[in-house]
Amino acid sequence: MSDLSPEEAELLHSQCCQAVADPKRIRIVYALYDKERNVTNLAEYLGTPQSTVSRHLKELLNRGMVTSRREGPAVVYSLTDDRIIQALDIMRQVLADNLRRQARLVDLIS
Amino acid sequence: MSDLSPEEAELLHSQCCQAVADPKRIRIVYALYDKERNVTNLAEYLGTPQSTVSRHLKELLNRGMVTSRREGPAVVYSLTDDRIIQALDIMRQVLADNLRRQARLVDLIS
DNA sequence: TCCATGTATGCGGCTATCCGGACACATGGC
DNA sequence: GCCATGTGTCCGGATAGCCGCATACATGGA
Repeated sequence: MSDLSPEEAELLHSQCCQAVADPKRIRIVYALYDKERNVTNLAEYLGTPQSTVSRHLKELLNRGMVTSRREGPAVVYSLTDDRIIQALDIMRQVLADNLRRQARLVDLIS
Repeated sequence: MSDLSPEEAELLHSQCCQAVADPKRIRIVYALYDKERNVTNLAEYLGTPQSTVSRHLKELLNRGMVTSRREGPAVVYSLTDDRIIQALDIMRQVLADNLRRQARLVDLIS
């Protein structure tokens, strides 16, 4: 893939990057990668109020990152596309290397 | 890679995801993947005021996503780790598929 | 030293985002 | 219809992020 037009950058940001631009949403995505879950389950798992979780799920749903399915009174959410985890894992590697690099610099000073 | 602790999610967000959580920063990253550039060059390339570009570069620098090097009066920036482009490209693919999926749903309705 | 070029920052303001609690809405069993 | 369970939304407020302009700061040449 090559260069980005302003429009595509805008779209990529608002529809995809923005989706994982919050620590709670990142944790939700990983939690759903583990297995599909309903709102209450997620709320307990994350130790976060139900209303907050519901709102984040709505964001992820609007962007097509998760899919919902009703099951009795509950609504079960699952990841639409596992590749979002691939992307996040790459970022975790980049982060880990950055931290190592910074730690090395600290060592050089002391 | 497996599950995420709240702390690691926080770190991943603030140090990595946040870095690409703005359309202009995304474009800067891609522009630097193309080749290293100084601030003025980037500002012209993106059609964005110099002060804005400088501030975004500072954010990226603080997170270790880019590296800077002085060259006379100018400061040249370059990408620290190309894998951030890998991650973004995956997100572009996910986005493209999501859009296709949504378009198909629209077709079903009409 | 003075100037031209290039970069970073202070400022003021605006907007977007996130939050938890309370409450309304949906669903299925009785 | 009534209730229990589970979900979504409204509210008010607090915070963080982005912006361009003007200006201060750094660098190297004359």
